[in-house]
Amino acid sequence: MPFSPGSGTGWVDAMSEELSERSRLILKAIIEDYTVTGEPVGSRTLSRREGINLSPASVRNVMADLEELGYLSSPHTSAGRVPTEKGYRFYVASLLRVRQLSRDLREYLRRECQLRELDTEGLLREAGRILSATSNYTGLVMVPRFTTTVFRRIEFVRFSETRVLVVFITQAGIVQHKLVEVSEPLTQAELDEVTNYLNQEFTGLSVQEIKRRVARQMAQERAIFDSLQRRALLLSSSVLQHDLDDRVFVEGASNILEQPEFADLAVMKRLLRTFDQKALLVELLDKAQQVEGVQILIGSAEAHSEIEGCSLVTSCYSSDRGTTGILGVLGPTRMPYAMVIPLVDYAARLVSEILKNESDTI
Amino acid sequence: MPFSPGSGTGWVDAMSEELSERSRLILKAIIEDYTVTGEPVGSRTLSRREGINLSPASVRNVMADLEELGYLSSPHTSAGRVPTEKGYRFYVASLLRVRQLSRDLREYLRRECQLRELDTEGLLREAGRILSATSNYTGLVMVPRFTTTVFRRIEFVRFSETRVLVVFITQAGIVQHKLVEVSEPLTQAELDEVTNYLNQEFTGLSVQEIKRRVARQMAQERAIFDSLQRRALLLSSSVLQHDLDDRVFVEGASNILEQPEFADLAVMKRLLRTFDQKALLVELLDKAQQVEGVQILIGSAEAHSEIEGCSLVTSCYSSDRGTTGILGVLGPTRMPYAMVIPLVDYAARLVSEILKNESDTI
DNA sequence: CGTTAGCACTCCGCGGGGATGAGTGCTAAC
DNA sequence: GTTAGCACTCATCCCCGCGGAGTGCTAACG
Repeated sequence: MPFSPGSGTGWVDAMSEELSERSRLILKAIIEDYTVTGEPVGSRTLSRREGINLSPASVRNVMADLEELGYLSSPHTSAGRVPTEKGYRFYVASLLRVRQLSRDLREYLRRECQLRELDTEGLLREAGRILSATSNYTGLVMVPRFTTTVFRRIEFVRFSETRVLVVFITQAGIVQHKLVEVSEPLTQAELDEVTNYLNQEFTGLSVQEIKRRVARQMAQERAIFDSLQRRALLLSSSVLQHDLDDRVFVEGASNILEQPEFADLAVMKRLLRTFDQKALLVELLDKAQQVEGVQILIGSAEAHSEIEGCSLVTSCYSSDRGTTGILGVLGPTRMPYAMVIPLVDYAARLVSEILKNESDTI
Repeated sequence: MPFSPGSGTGWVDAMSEELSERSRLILKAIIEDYTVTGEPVGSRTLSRREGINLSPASVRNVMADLEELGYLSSPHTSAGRVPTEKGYRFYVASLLRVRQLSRDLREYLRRECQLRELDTEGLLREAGRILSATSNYTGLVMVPRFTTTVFRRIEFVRFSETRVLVVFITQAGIVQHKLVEVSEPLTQAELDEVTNYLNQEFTGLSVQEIKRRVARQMAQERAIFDSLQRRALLLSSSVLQHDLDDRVFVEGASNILEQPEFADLAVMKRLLRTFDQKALLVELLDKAQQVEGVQILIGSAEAHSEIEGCSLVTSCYSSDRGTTGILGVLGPTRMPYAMVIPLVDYAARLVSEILKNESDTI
């Protein structure tokens, strides 16, 4: 379960700064306490804690140092300390030890995913739901990018004079569809021929490869009067022209409202608006998708004010060569990473495994 | 734009009780004032209002009567009056005069819907988004019930040894898909044969009709050894067995948070949880779907506590014989019905029209 | 008899002013 | 280096008193 160093603001990255053993201990304790209570942590509380044999005053000294270094902050003079984002990043990168998911939970997840007969889209949605229910935060799942998917089958259905419904099925079993306008009328019989031709020609190729091939053939055989082939090429190029939308499933949006840090109305609205629009989610997930393994984004106010106070834990899943999507959990930065990280990790592995198993290559 | 009398608690229904002209005037004024301000309305405010030439004291007398009858209530002794649900129902059933939608808005909606090349699902989603954006509340769209839809085309794609991906396209252009388990392995070639057979056999029938036919044939021809036909029947019956899920699009869930009446955290959570789960939405929409025309449900605490304080304005759309879905707006009971009702009405007509136009029968 | 002015009453919301208590930083002693 | 002690700072809570909006009632008016 490697944490890859991310790039850009907010992503957890290796830290150069070194802290003394004692400072690390105290920072860890503060974060773990704060994770549970959500309240600023005071020196008394800490000094009473198992494993810390220091008086409140000594603890205060350390805390003052940590605050100076930017790992902690205090909401006001007479409150305890709260971890900063920097503190969290350090914690996740250097202090956190994640355990494996309990056997029970692993088996539970596996059963949930396999229980129902689900097509791929159903499986992905279900994965999101499970992530959400298990973590009590919001589950996010992005279906694989269209261009990286491997083509399995295409179908054309005549819809009206000039409109054709294109159904595109990827190797992983994701069904996407789209209505395209055609310049010259086509009968269903002609469409069927086109369908056969394209299915023979392109099965097993990635969308990218198909695009290249279509372009090449169209250039090459401009003079060809085999109308079937010409039409097929025209149609498929107009299908591939615009990518089909990237799709994100957001499950359990209301879960996040339970978090006391989002009790503020304005914050809550901003968050839900983000869920509604999805554009930012796609952007974030996309960025995380470029890296393997579990990725952790700890909300940074500068970069993405919409999800201030939030963290995003993600991992990629894949079905076959090149085709990867991403799934994860969005919750408050004050999140039990030791639980969420292995959860997301396992979910991604599970989805990958199921996708690979259930679709043999044709 | 007829308002059909609904059945069951909460649905707007014809009212037997009669009110004096003056009472009606005052009730109307109170509701319209409250719709704008969201604050309890006092007698002074009303008496100063255009069209009411009564002193505050007289107004108070009428208000006391209306309160006695259950059309109004006062949050506490020294606040003004607020309409009750009963008050709203009476208002919608008897006092409200809806104007037509402005030409500008009509044209705007039409343009928005036709602007992009959208397949049916895209159109329905877009309709939801537009309803939400125009009303500033939450847009709901339910795709037509599976059993009432008319079959256009089916495709089978071999997915693994024992799994077949079924893609089902309705006359209206809605694509649904599903993975089914088969007992005996099938090659893609066999599946193609089955596909052809079924498409020839069933195009243009409703799912219900197909179900009946399949059942009849299976009973009749038990002894038939034409394996193609047998397999085709087996497959299609296992597809039709479980209805595909009813699907609801919820657009602009965050809009509803802007409403001051939902500023309360608990209320808000309950509402969003309802959006997440969708089951209740399906139930409500389903009930409204049984009636033609614009339907108005004014939130009733007894029947559906989850949407207490909310109203639902819906109307059915249809593409072809029998196939109807429903769309609408969910907002606070304090809602400008005079605007929302024609909006929903027009949206439903628009969607119906576009669906009918763009798909000729094959 | 309906309408209206006047008046006492009620109750919400707001702002001020302790009291409380948690937590800190500093200093000095161990 | 660690710790006890102490003064200090704020947020929170609660209480109180006030102003204002709005009511219901009563009595006077046309």
